[in-house]
Amino acid sequence: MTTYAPAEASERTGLSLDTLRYYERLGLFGPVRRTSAGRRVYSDHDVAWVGLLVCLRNAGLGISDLQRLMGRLRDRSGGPTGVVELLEEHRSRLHGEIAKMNVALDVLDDKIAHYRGAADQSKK
Amino acid sequence: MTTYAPAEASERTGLSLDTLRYYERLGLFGPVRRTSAGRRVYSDHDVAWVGLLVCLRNAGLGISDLQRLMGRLRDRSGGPTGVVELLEEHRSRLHGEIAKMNVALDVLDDKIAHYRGAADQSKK
DNA sequence: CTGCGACCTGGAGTGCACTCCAGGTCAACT
DNA sequence: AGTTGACCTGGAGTGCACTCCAGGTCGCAG
Repeated sequence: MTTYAPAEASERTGLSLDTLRYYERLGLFGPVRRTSAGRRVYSDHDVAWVGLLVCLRNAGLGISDLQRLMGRLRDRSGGPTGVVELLEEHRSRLHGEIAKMNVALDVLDDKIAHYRGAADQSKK
Repeated sequence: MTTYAPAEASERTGLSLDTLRYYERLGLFGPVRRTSAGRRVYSDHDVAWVGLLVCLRNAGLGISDLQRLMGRLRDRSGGPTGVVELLEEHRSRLHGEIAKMNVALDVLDDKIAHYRGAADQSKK
């Protein structure tokens, strides 16, 4: 199993060292292994998981959402049922967000057409 | 031309009175008319414009983006060329955001399938 | 053995977008 | 005339998600 020094993990995930440590403190990903001297050693599993976190954050989920998700994953009392529900909930929320964005896009298109067309007139 | 008291403008735009005043202070929309006593009187033009602002904010544009847009609209030295460009730039950025979201959606779908399928096993 | 650079910690600081507050004004109702 | 409620102002406070910092440790190159 490949492992990564902090700098390399940072590079691969696109997060700063600080943010990586911050996420870890918040419990967003597993206890990272350490060398005897206390330096972090990230596994590729860690890196992959952080990749997912970044993805979800890009998708607009907040830190607390991710924490809840981790909570569900950790204490899987009664199987991972809760996890699926949580993910699906976010999935539909995401669809909502995309819909909103598309509305905004349409409005933008309208405005662009308006300004391109009626270039110099004052008001209608 | 219809006009609105602050409370009504708030209701119609979905923004709080505070936020409305905040946006006005930042110059995101025109100088609002006042009564002799200093109370604001919003025109329907104001309300419509704020609607657009809300839309763009929903779409992920920051306050500074909106300020730049207003700047372009106000001093139209050389026509509204800058405005169109700015809107189109944001349009393509929006497309990018939507793409990102779709990626996140796909990843989510994968995870959902994974957790629904391999419900109880430890690791692969 | 001395530097150097990468890393560690806890805690303070930052930027954004609001949101709240105290203290005051005004118009209308009773 | 007094009370109420919507509104005003400038400025302070909030929550989020980082980001920076001081002061310290470790391992290796020269």
